Amino acid sequence: MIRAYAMSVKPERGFYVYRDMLRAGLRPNGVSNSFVLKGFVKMGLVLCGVQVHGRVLRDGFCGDGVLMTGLMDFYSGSGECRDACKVFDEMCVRDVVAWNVLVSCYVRNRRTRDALGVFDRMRSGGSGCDPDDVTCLLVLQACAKLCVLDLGERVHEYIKDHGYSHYLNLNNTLVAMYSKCGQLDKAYEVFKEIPNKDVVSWTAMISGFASNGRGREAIDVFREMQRMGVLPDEQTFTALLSGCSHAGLLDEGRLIFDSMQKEFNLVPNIHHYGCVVDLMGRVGLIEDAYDVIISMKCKPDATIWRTLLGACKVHGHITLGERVIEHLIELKAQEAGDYILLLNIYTSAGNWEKVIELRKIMKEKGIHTTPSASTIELKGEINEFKVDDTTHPRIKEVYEMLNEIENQLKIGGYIAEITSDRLSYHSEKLALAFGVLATPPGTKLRVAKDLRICIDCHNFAKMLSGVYNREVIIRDRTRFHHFREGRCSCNDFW
DNA sequence: ATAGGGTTAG
Repeated sequence: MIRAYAMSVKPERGFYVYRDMLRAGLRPNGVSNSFVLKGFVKMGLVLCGVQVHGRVLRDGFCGDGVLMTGLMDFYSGSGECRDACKVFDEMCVRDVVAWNVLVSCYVRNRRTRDALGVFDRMRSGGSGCDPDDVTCLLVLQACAKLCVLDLGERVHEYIKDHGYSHYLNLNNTLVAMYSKCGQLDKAYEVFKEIPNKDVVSWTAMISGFASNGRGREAIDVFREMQRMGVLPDEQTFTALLSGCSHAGLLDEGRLIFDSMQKEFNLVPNIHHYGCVVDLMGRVGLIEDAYDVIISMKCKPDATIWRTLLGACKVHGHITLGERVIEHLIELKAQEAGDYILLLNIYTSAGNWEKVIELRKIMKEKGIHTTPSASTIELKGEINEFKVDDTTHPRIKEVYEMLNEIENQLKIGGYIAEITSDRLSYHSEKLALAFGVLATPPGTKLRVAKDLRICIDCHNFAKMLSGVYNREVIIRDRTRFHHFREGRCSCNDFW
């Protein structure tokens, strides 16, 4: 009964049955506890889960590994990472599933860096079990998120050595991992060898090309997919449309958006619309993009307005920018970055009165910018830098190197552009300076950043790639930038 | 009875 409710749309009823069971003097066993927990996660009933935890301990089920693992997953799904870890630590016997739930917990709860370590912890013995296919899959997701190619490659080797090579879900994840680490060739190599590619495989590859700015190839893969008779789904179109927008393929994007509705009978969701708005905004069809948002059947969210605001910035469209801010305020979703963007629109238009007025408003509202962070991986070590970082152990050398690089770049014609209301050292500049400092000349630099790269840092990286003859790959929040010989593969800034 | 594939505009 509890099981039936847990799987249904009314999992809380499972709790009532569970409660009645207790009142009737029956002791729930591990199985009923597991099911009732699953229902709580779905409902977000954290306190109910905690009550079950208490009962589990009282009834002496703490030696039940399956139940404790279920409890871990319950805490993990409720966002209580620390409690999940506590249960894990208190377990006397941990099987591979318990370890996997731990990794899954880290990945789901933004502790991706902790997830990376688990693979080696399991392998170094003492854990009592070896990573299995699920461990590999989860760790690969973590590698993809953090752009840690080194470990991703080791997991790939492990997969080959342990006879998992034919697992479709692992291959699909490998394609995504290599794509997200900027290794498109490797991704394609894996993709090519998959015997029975399904919609997920194709979507992973399309997305790989898309996020690396190779929209045409993304479309080619999509055509090939259709020739092979695999039906695309909503996610395929999200990937495809984002590819069109990153590559500025307006006509292609429009055709695809049309065909997904007419040919494939799919209803566009907010992501699809978002890509179309981005695409139109990028090529300067700002008013059209606005009309798209207004005509949407679903309610516009803050992100889609922000996409349009970004386009207003690029094309210096003041009046529409102000209108967009109004929409964001109406949604009570305006953030520091939005005001900065509007500020930049005023600044580049030379509208100083508005600049002063907006600065005043921002001060009154107590708006601060949130610092972002960049990471660079060297020999398996992950080095993290924040804006104006002071915490990295080699920070003094980094600033010295950064100064030297800036002097070198100035000779080459680099002019620092002020993009926010104060001049600061963005985290990606620090990460790049550290990379130049800590690696031999000519080594490729791979940086991951949590926000979007600004035009100044973009210019900086572009120049650096030429002057220092270094290939630079920066993965920002939305896409990849491959810098080589003073150029970038993207057309975000022009 | 417990873990697990691709996507998500700025």
